[in-house]
Amino acid sequence: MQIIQPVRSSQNTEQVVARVYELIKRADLKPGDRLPPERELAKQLGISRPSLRAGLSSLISMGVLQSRQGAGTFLVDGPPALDSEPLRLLAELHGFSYDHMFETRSILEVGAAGLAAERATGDQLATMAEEIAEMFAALKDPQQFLVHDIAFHRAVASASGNPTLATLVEMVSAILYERRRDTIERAHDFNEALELHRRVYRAIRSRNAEEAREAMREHIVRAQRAFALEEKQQLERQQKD
Amino acid sequence: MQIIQPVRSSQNTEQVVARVYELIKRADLKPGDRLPPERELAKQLGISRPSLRAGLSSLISMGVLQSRQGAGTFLVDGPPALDSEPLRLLAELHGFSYDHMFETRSILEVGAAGLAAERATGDQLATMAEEIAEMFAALKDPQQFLVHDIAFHRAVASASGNPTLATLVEMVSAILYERRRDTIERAHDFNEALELHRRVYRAIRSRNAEEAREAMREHIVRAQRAFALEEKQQLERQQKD
DNA sequence: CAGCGTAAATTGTTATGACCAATTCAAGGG
DNA sequence: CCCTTGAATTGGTCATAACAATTTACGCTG
Repeated sequence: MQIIQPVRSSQNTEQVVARVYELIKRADLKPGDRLPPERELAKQLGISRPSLRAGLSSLISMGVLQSRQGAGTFLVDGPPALDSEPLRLLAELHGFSYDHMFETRSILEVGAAGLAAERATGDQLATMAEEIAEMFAALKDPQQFLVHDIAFHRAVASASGNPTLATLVEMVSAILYERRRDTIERAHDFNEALELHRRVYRAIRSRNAEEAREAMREHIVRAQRAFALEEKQQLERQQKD
Repeated sequence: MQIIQPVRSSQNTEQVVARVYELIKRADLKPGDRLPPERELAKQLGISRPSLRAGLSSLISMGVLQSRQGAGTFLVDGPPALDSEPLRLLAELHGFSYDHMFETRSILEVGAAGLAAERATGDQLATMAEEIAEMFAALKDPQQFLVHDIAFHRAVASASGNPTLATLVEMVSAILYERRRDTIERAHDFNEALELHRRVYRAIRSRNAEEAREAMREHIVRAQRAFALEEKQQLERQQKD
């Protein structure tokens, strides 16, 4: 018969999420602040501790809360960020390709670069320049180079002045970086990548949005090729074993 | 003293997520399939039911699983989608503005429109055309118009051929649409919005990527203005009460 | 034999209570 | 004054039970 699915899975958990969030707003808790202990919170909301924990667990996996045993449960501090895990799982389950993810990353970061050219502050420009300098210093150390590569792109996203956009950039890029950290081993032509980073920076520095977009687009296309090459090499290496 | 935070919150839950995911892959479960019952699964993984449930709860809140009391726990079927709730909470906690969200939506959808112009299939073009026809039919019914507005944009995102991108578009747009559903009440100049939709469609239909991007950009700028106007009217209405 | 309703089995949901492990903090000793 | 040590606090895990919704199977009725 297969009637339509009710889909009302665990009203309680959702309710807890909503009520805890209400509490956060009402008590005016800021990132980094501590929530009341679980036992007390459960009593306040009139539910059992396991039920409360289900809700908190949900908020933790959404990246809103973070808990440390013995210390308490806290609102996450630091820059706003979404966990990449959901996107990664979704991608694997449905077989999204890395090419699609690079394409998405390109759209996001090209947009971010354009906005950064219009809005970047002096501090943000300085951060970008510093990361480029660090990349120069790490030309012989792939892992270290990658770290500053990430930091540079994060700085550009931040300089877009749009936290929503920066959050999405971070979410998508994290998946690609994590994958790349395992395959980068051998050093390629980092000089080319570095030169493209500098081109992006110069365009942002000179407030040339169109050039910044074009430079970022070019850079990510090259990065995608390098990534594909590394994947291929890794595959061949595994087959040899 | 404030040593660095270990941040190792609940290794068990994360481990459960990983192991359940492994199981999904190993058993080759497809979207819509059912997982083993909790009692059995807990025994398989050698953990207690509450611990297992914490992990499942996490996967549910990530949108990977879905459970129905008495029936079982299933892999979600339907098109891949990320829950908008995490982004919404993050936005509220950090005070992201709607302008930023529109800007992000513009970047995503402009990119999607460009790709759709290059890749849309006949079926996808037909879906877009149908939704435009439905908008014509719903010119006097704001809520209904909005439904087909959403469907049109979803069709464009889908026609981009990039499921990652489509997923992000959906996630961001859902927040804006949900907000708008509450403020749209009075009908404005839907003719203008409809005309812009048609312009987007014609550009995609004729495989003109640049024009499709420009049309989508223009459309979303106007939508943003309409949104801001509705928000303002709603604010004034509330003050009057 | 076919159709249908009811009861039993299955399965997720919530609750209670207890104990463990990590952290925090204050009292006491050097 | 600083360090150590212990108790109190707090999150993490577990075992068990009762509950609710759905599914399945059996038996009754026509």
